[in-house]
Amino acid sequence: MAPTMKDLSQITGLGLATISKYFNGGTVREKNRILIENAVKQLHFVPNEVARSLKTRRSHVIGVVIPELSNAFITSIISAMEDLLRRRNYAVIVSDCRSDPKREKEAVNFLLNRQVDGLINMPTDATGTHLKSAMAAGIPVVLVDRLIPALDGQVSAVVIDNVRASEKAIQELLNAGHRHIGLILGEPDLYTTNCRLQGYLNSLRAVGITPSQEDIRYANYTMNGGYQAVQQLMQQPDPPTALFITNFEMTIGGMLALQNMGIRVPEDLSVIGFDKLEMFGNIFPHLTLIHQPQHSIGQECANLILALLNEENRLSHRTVILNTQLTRGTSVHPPKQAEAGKEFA
Amino acid sequence: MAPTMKDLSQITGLGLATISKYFNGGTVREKNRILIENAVKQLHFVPNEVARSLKTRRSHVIGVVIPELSNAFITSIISAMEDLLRRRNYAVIVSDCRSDPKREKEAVNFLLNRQVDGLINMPTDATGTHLKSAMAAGIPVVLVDRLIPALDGQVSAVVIDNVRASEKAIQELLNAGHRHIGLILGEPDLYTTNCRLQGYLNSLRAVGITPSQEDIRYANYTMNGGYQAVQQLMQQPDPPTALFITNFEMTIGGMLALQNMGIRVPEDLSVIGFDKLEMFGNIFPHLTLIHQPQHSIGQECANLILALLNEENRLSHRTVILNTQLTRGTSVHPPKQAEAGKEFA
DNA sequence: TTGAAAGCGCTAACAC
DNA sequence: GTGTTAGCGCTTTCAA
Repeated sequence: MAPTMKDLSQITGLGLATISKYFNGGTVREKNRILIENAVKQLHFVPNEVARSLKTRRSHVIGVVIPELSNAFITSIISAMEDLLRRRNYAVIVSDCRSDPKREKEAVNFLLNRQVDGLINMPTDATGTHLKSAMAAGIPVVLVDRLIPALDGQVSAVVIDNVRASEKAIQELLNAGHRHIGLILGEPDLYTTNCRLQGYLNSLRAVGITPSQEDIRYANYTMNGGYQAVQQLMQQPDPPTALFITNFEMTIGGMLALQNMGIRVPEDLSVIGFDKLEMFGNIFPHLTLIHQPQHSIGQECANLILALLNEENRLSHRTVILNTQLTRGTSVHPPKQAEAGKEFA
Repeated sequence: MAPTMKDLSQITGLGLATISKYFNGGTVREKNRILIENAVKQLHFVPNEVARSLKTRRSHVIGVVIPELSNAFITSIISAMEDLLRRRNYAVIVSDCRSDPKREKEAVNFLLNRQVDGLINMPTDATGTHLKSAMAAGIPVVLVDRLIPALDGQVSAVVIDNVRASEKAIQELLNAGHRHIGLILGEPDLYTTNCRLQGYLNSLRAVGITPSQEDIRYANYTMNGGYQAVQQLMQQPDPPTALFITNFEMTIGGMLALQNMGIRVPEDLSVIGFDKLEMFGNIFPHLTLIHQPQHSIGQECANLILALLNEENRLSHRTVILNTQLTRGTSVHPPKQAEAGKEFA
């Protein structure tokens, strides 16, 4: 049997309230503090969080519902937020719903049963119905990476400026002289996919280019998807001279496809990739890329939910928008035609 | 305020005990069952798991402590085990200790405070001291992927037969006629590293080959590590004619290195890779590889801990050893010399 | 089959 | 600063 405060109380001769106060940061007379600390050591006492939760009506658990655990972007966000939450003595229960809305709803309800104090969700169900029960229960919800328009103002969120990210990448390619730019996107209709497409269109239209449907390929944010999409894109009769690939896994897959096809970067094709700087290391040493601040995303989520938990008015929801960074490598060159043109200049 | 059983009791006019029994699978008179079910719907009642835990002394939470969350092998194991555990109404708290023994110990203690019912651990600290407190508290521990010799017989475990896996791979290469085989390992002194090295040595020594230190490279189970290690290995004056790479990330990194160096597989070099069949998809279509049953590993862990929880004698620990599979692609050819030899045959 | 009542380990009034 | 006490929501004897 694990020791309880009652045991401490007996050993020290102090009342339960004093013991409790000691553990909750209250002021306790010096000699009693020592008394308690000795007893704690002697019994190897640790407070029972379950009992504490029952009393305080705070489980100190945050539920996290994500579409997929096998995704580097997601896991690095989770690591960062878990870190911060744990430092505040919050535990995190992660639930991978395999991008299945039914499972997502089950996960939310499961977590609600466990009396989680808050919910962080990278939503699969773009309608947001799975979150109704959480909102009805009055527990704070923070969306990550993807917004749900229908829930606007009713939940908080942490996202990156996807439109801007895409605009920046395309502008970089335009500046290098490219006029024919391919785009590799994730699943159609996903929030991030739409935003990144929008940014692409914005930048191109700003300079009067109407992209062809052929140059926009939807993959599924996997390595394999990126491989296929890039391969098909580059096999078309008039392939683009530059490429923007919009997530980490697809970037790896895409680079592999290019290597297999004997297309050199940047000599034959300029490429801007996505994410995960560290892992790239010396593998694609000179890849220019758009980098999402996963670490900050995770931390912002954690901070946001903690703030929400400490507020009287839990309806004061807010959306945090983080910026991406463009890190220049040497994978963007002027297109061949442009270089040829220069010779005649 | 969330509704409680007391509320149900009032609405239905039944006693608390009856309500409780209903929720715990006891027999309740038909008309009372209906009465309860109506009240449940009306109030949107869900049982409070925290209160239940306090009473039953079972939190229905399993703690999982892993070295790294950004690792595909680990996340797929976790997904599988979470799936199974959740179906049994167990929640999973995952704790990523960043391969830091200090953090690992903290994680274990944190989870103990939360009164987890059991612990699943892919250990970072090879001495196992971080688990002493869990064992002292009498909660079952299941190790995954890595054994801790010092804890032999005191904890359960699920591992793959790493020695055999490596033996199989090397035999495959030997059978193809290779006599000079390179090996890319993880961090030195890691359980899996040692086992995989052992298998390599076993197979080679069985045919009288003493491998050179030059042909055995230690990386750190990352893509970048694999890239570097393969590059260095292949740049040496007398590079091997075949290669066994012992994890997923390093296999990708290694393949990229080979492509960058212009070394063709299998024409110039035979390669056997590791893991993650699905993701490879058409990227390395013909790679022969050793495949760990991540899904089964996760499930076995879950089953094992559930079994342990239901046993009187929690000391009846056992180790489950799973086998790997060799799936043949076309990345293994006879070495060039051998082929040259054939011409003269 | 059902109900009354005790109590899991803790916190938070409240009185001292 | 400290002790007494009630009670969080549930399960589980025990008696009816």
